[in-house]
Amino acid sequence: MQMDERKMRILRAIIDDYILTGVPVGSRTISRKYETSLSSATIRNEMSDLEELGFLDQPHVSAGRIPSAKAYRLYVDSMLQAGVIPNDSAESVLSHFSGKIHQMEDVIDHAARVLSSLTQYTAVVLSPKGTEPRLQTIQLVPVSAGSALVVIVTDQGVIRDSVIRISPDMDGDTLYAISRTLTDEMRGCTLTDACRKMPELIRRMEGNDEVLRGLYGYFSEGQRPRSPHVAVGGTSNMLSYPEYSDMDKARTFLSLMETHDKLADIIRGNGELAFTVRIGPETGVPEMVDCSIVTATYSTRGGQQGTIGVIGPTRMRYSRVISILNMMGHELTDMLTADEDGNPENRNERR
Amino acid sequence: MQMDERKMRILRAIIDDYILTGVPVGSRTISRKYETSLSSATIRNEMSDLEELGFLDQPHVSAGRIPSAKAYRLYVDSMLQAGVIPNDSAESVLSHFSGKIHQMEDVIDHAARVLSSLTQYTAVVLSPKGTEPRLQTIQLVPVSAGSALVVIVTDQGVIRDSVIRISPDMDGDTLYAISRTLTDEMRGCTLTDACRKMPELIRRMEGNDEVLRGLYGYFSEGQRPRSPHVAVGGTSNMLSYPEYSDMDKARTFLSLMETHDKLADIIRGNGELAFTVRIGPETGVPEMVDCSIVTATYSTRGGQQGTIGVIGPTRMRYSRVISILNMMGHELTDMLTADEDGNPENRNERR
DNA sequence: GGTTAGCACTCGATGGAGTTGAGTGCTAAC
DNA sequence: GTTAGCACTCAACTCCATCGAGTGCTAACC
Repeated sequence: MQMDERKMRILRAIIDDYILTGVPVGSRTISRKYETSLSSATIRNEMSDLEELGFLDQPHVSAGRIPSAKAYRLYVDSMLQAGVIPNDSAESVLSHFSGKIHQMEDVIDHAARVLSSLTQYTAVVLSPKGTEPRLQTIQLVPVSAGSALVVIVTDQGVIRDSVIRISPDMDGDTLYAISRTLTDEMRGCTLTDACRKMPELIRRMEGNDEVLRGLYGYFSEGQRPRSPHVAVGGTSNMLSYPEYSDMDKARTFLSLMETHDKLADIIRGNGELAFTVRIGPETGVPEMVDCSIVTATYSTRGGQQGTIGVIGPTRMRYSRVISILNMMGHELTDMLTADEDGNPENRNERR
Repeated sequence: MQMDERKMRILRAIIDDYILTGVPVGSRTISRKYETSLSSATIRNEMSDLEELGFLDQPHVSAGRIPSAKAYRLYVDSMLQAGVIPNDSAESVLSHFSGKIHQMEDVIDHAARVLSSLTQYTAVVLSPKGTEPRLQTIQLVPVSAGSALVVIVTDQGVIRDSVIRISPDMDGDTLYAISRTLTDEMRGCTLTDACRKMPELIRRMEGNDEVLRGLYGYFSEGQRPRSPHVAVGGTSNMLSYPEYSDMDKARTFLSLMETHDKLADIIRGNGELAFTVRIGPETGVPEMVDCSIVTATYSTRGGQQGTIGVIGPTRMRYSRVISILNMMGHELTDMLTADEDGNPENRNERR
């Protein structure tokens, strides 16, 4: 048996209807609402074929059919191929980002909130994670007698700051002098390099042992990868869908959304593809067999890639979600690669 | 009719049992499990009295009784008065904070997670919000040609950082010179003062207009109060309790937990009392009539007050929650008032 | 050969009747 | 004041009949 054009049309109608209603769809529904030229009996025969081909499942013998993961896969693939990415809510995305926000974490949190409210699903936004940054400037700023703030600027603009202990009789000028020497020595190094160079520097700059040792500890601590910032929005949206009317499922889902580390791994998924749609079992997470995950990436000035994703039931409104994610990704990229006046450096053409 | 000692004992038994089981308790249960010397009939009479006094409610005539908000109030008050704050999980609280964490936001997120996992309820932690900070050091750190990072140290140790635009031909030394002058001029000012002083400074330090104007905008932006950081943990815990088996209620609750601004207001509540227990209607939030909120405060080195809170069903295990919050508050205070080596400046005596 | 009408059949959902059992209130006796 | 006993209430549960959406199959139709 083969997939023909009519089967395809009927399958698409079934998926559309199921996405809309969430109820198993019967042959009569299709015959009335979609393929008015065919009778329910014909549709029934076709549906029976589609079931045999593995595109439809039947919860019970006397219920309608529901699309299988394989059907969604086909649906999404053909949709992507055709490039039918509607742009209905473009202004909406833009308008949500009108206020200027600058801090990275704020941007991420905000994005998650906007994304969830636009899609009505759960949104996850991951902060960028790139190659190991290289030091550009190191500066010590006096905080109080006996402590100083370490400010490290890297080529990726990522700034780590932490307070270290110093001798109480060091003044701002001394700290600045040390900062200059450090910057000259370390510019272009990665944190790993910096750690390696440190012992020698400590020998050379004797008298400032305390500060340098503090920095040393700081560098080595900074080496191990920091878990990226994860923002989740609209977890409660998920409860609106009947597939989560089961309390146990809902609880499992919610607690997964709370363990950010695991969630980050799931969303990041396999590699850093610009665009992925994972349907049901494809997510690889047992708890999410009846969820789909759509992700896109955005990038920052330093070329690091961040991820934005939407988690919804497998009967997700894929086209809408993909379109919104697409725009959102562009919007974030624009915002984060823009210079400080807000002029984008290389604005992506949109649509 | 009066409240006597026996009525009190029975009421306490009812509350204890209801907190444990969540099922309306009947006279026989009390007679068997708690007041073995009295028959169920006697208990029945007493319960009838307690209902008349407003301490008990009856869902239907043929069901057991459940404690009213008034009963919980009495229960909590008498418990607090007696000072019965068990210390059962002290080590547990401590052990969760063994790893050193320094960044304020990390501490807060971590605290929310620990608090929720210890109590099995939903935990909310608010970052401190204090008096207007006073400037201590202002320093400009070169980031790239044309931009610099502003680092501002205040007496509260709160460090705001943001990137401003500068003339591309300014080098590190020039920036340092400007930083010194600024620090000398501004030390001790609030942000409001700083804004006021700015125009005059711009006149005096001509040639550096661009930098100063950037700073000006930055100061005035920083003036308006930033919404405090809110960390929520264990929202899914709430779904384990039968009072939230109703999906609609659950959804309302969850979406409230997601709107951090509103949540912060609720948790912060009325004033900055060291300790509050709000039961059901006392929360003042219609959505939370069958929740209770217990909050405590912690403080940072700058004397600012942050809030930690636990939200649970009205039949919350108050004594346990109060004890955990108490310890947690102390622990946070210790950690945040400690100097950089981890030695507390003025360690609170514990228990 | 594809399409359609018709019909028997399946099975979850809905709703009413009956039963159970936990719990109460009341009364009379201790 | 306490208790035993009893009638009464009412949510929860089970059982059962009914309903209806939907299927599969067959025979007729174009």
